[in-house]
Amino acid sequence: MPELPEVETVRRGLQPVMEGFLIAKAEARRKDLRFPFQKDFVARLEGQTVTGLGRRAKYLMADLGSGDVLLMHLGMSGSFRVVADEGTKSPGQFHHPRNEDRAHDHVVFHMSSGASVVFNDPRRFGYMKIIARHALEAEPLLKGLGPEPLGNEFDATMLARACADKKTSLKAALLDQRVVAGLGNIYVCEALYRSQLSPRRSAATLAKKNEPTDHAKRLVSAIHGVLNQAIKAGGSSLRDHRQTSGELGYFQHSFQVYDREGEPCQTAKCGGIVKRFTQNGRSTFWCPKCQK
DNA sequence: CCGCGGGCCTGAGAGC
DNA sequence: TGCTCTCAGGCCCGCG
Repeated sequence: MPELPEVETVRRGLQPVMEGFLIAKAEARRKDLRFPFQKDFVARLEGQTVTGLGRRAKYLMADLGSGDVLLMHLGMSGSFRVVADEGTKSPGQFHHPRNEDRAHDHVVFHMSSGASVVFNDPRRFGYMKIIARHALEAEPLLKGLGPEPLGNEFDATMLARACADKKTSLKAALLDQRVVAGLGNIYVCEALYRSQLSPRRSAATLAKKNEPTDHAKRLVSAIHGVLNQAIKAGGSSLRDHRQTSGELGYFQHSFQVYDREGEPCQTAKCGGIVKRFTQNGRSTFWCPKCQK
């Protein structure tokens, strides 16, 4: 589920109840999520102050007073919710049927702020791992990640360079977290549509004689635009994503191609129809008439 | 090294 | 109603 805008929305929701507070008690209610929890997982959290809550690509990273960092990934169906006190319903939970299914509440952080932070993940593709801060650079989960799409180093020159030697489609290149880190299926489809580039186009066509093409520049601004708008909207809620308050994100109403197979293309005078096909095992939505 | 397809899980929705 | 099948915001792994 969660791509960069959803993870960033979650980060902003958790920050006020976690940052500067102590994890009074932590619960891991099963032995594993996607991977087994580390044996000392709970012990390394309890009693620690969360000194900062950051994000890298689709990972949340909680800095702890001990010098450890708690790395959290939401997988496909993970969500966090903040409750005033575990067991007490907070406003917003009532219209959150998926999260009322407590069977999938796998991790709970009871904060000294009085809030509890509950991680729910039906499919259990999510995971958490504690790493010493000095070992972050060597951490395999983070090691190959490309630049942040909203960071300073991500621009047309960098993107074109990263794609220049690729043998794959532009769609696949943008989903490759080594090229740029944080995009997923929705925002790649939307950014390609907005830049009028075909998902089938060879990734290498973003560079010409080692220089970024106009296509690359258009694509970078489309990526910036769609991510910023989606963050403003609290992300996209299709099935699982919720803001930590339980409220829905609403960027799904602004999708122009994703999940809109058969609908008319929204580009003025295009007259095309949104199509869908499978690329590398994932659905691609696009307008064949205006994306070239 | 790279790119691709399979697999990991549960649940929703469609079709019969 | 209930079964079976497909599909889903991701990513690791093994294969060629």
